Amino acid sequence: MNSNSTGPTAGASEVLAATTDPFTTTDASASGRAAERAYTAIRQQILAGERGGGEWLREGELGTALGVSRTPVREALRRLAAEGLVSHERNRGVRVQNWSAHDLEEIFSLRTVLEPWGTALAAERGVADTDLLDELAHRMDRAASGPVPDVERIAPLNNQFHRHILEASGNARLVTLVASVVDVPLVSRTFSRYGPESLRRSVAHHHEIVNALKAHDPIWAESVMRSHVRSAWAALRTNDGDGAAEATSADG
Amino acid sequence: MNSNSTGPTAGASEVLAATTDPFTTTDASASGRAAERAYTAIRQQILAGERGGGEWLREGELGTALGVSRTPVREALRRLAAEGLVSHERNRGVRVQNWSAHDLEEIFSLRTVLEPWGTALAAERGVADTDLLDELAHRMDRAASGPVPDVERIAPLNNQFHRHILEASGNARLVTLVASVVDVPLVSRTFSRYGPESLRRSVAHHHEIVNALKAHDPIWAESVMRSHVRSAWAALRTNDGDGAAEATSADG
DNA sequence: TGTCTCGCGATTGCATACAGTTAGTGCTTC
DNA sequence: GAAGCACTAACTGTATGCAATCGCGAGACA
Repeated sequence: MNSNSTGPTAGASEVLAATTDPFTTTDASASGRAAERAYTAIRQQILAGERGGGEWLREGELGTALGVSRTPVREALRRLAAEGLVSHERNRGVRVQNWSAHDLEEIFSLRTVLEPWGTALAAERGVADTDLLDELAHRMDRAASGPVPDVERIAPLNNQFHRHILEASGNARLVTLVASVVDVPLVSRTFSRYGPESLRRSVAHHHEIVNALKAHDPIWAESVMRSHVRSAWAALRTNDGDGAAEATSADG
Repeated sequence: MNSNSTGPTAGASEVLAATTDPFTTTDASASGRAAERAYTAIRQQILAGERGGGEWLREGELGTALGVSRTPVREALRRLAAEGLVSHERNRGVRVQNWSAHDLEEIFSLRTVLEPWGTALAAERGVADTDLLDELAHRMDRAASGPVPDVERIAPLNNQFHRHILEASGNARLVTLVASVVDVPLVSRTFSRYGPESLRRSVAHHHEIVNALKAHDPIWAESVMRSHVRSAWAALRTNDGDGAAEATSADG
């Protein structure tokens, strides 16, 4: 699942964990903690689309599948509910959240506001690791330049790219807030809906953002990031058209 | 301390809970739900400052105090941890989060971005209940115009005011996000720092916001709200009351 | 006297048993 | 045959018991 094909730099699994899992603080401790394991596993199933929208998540079933009791499963489900990935109905259970076109609108509206702002802050402060961002942008280049773009490899790189910029804004809450709205199945696999043209433009944006950060130009950085987010939104809408309304994570 | 959750300030806490808690749906159903009661009670204690920063919250102790077992207490603590009110240390317990000036800066920076934006959206859509907002603003008038301003009464009104505007923006996630960052003790317990003059100025802001909403003028509405938030922030930083009474309890 | 180690108390993490609630199903009755 | 009702099964909510872990202090040894 985790593409281990990366070179001598940071391990791919580490990148993936850091980018897709903003709430878990520990990385390797998941082996011994039942609640942590349950959380990671269920979350992964939802984000991967293995659990369709509206599907009931039974505590007992999940527990036996994971080899733990209901208690840690309950804890995991409550965490997922707090993140908005599942909805909890009293005395009835937990079901995977459904995502509609309106949800996408809410999410990208917020990103249009928050991410450019955070990028401007990062450009002002000038503490972003532009070498790392350059490296990430180039790796996305390579992943996108092949005959068939490797979206599975681009996604975690893109996550890390955006996350690092927000972290460089100096506002830790901003990172959490954006992560909480972005970590949904439809957004997680934005790149799978990109056409080749959109994909190339997206990766080009990354390079321009890095340049703006290097220039310590907050207005430039903010503008590019805003274009970046809006173009992603447009790509999602055009690719899926009006049919996005019922496009839950169940598409595969 | 009090096994009975309702105390002499039951009325105020009820309003506060209703306005600051985006997750609880009903109020009367709490009687039969131990986890909900535990969550509300512990949260209230933290926001009221009865639990100091860094203080350990023991599951057993809280359970006996509330007349429930550890299980619902654990669930409540996990919810509070997800909201950031407490921090959870593995195998050691849960302690109340500490808040610094930097936290305050992060919060008000985010509010400066998010609340004006939501207000502009609300002005565009024009679905805000301006009658209700007028009513709330006038009630805040009366509560602030007395010889000694009743900040305890203004707080929930202010919460409802801000929350309703954000709800009228049409972006449900915006409401949740703002509530999640604003619901902290540091913001909640800053009443006493504001003099009567500041309170009246803040109330004046409210009236102007309502007027901008009535006029369906998003730019006006956004501007006033931004001034509103910024003045509150300035007042908090200077700590001499020359701002507004904005920084009341958590608005949502 | 200082430091290291072992053991104990306290607390959390997890499992399991029990109670309460909900939805569905089949029977009864009109 | 249809509608209403009671019963049942499944699942969640809560309580409790047990194991694992951590911190701290007492005691031993240098």
